[in-house]
Amino acid sequence: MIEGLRGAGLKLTPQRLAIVEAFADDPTHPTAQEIFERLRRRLPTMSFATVYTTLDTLAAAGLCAVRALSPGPARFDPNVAPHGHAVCDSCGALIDLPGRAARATAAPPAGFVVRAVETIYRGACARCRAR
Amino acid sequence: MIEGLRGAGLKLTPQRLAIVEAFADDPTHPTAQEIFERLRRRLPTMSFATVYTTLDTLAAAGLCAVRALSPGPARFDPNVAPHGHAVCDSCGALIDLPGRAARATAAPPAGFVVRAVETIYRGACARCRAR
DNA sequence: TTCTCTAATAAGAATCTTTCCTACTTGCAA
DNA sequence: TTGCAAGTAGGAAAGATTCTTATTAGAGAA
Repeated sequence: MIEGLRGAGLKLTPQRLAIVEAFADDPTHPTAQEIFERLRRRLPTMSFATVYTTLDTLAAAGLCAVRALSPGPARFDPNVAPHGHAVCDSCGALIDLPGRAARATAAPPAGFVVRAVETIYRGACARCRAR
Repeated sequence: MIEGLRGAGLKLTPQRLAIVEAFADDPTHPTAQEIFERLRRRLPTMSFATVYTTLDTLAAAGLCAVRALSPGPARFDPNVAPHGHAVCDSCGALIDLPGRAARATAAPPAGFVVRAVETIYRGACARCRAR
């Protein structure tokens, strides 16, 4: 993702490097709040707005994806390859589905140009079922 | 949906009837704000909070669905049958896909109990492409 | 029909999420 | 090293949703 920043003509700042490092290998799809809290220890002057703008910048450069699949805060996904998600109805957890999770069988609405097809499984995650 | 209210043991109030009437046959998936504005004319004393609580009540009773598939306000769907959606990247518009839009081909994550499978087409709606 | 109980509503405050604004700072090309 | 455009901090603002509390009113009981 760091090479991606450079390739997109974006400056490598300590804040950006820290944010990238904080979630580039994280499969849990953290929220901006969660990322911010991870960073406070190392960069106590970091502003919450910087987390948002940086994540938006990464998303605009195609280096991460914003996932808004359930009510509540958006979640950020370092995996920009097309893939589906399982979404927990009660806690909102987002879990990756491997590969192409479904084969589309319906025609899109008239005039709609499809950029990507996603599959979502809705239900209860293991942790919520345990309670 | 009105019979559904009665069947769920919920009181039939003018506010609830108006809200149901305002979007029961609406395929455009309005936001709470949009529903509120439609109702202001007829019920000028209606509170915005009432729109939210009523829609939540309907959703809890299984009489409508809350769709949060893109950033921005949640959209409300009178169609609770399983179906997919086309989501416009630029305006957030939600368009129903007919029938079962896809066949799931991936196993869910370990411990995850699937309640429903949804397909989402992401792209550009006709109106946004025209501009 | 009237009464009564309980659920529902209005109105605004509070909370949460996200974006905006502005002055200050800094990465990096020259 | 310097200069400037891009980036950041911090707080304010905007937008979305939920909560609080006093009041109102549906609907079953009498």
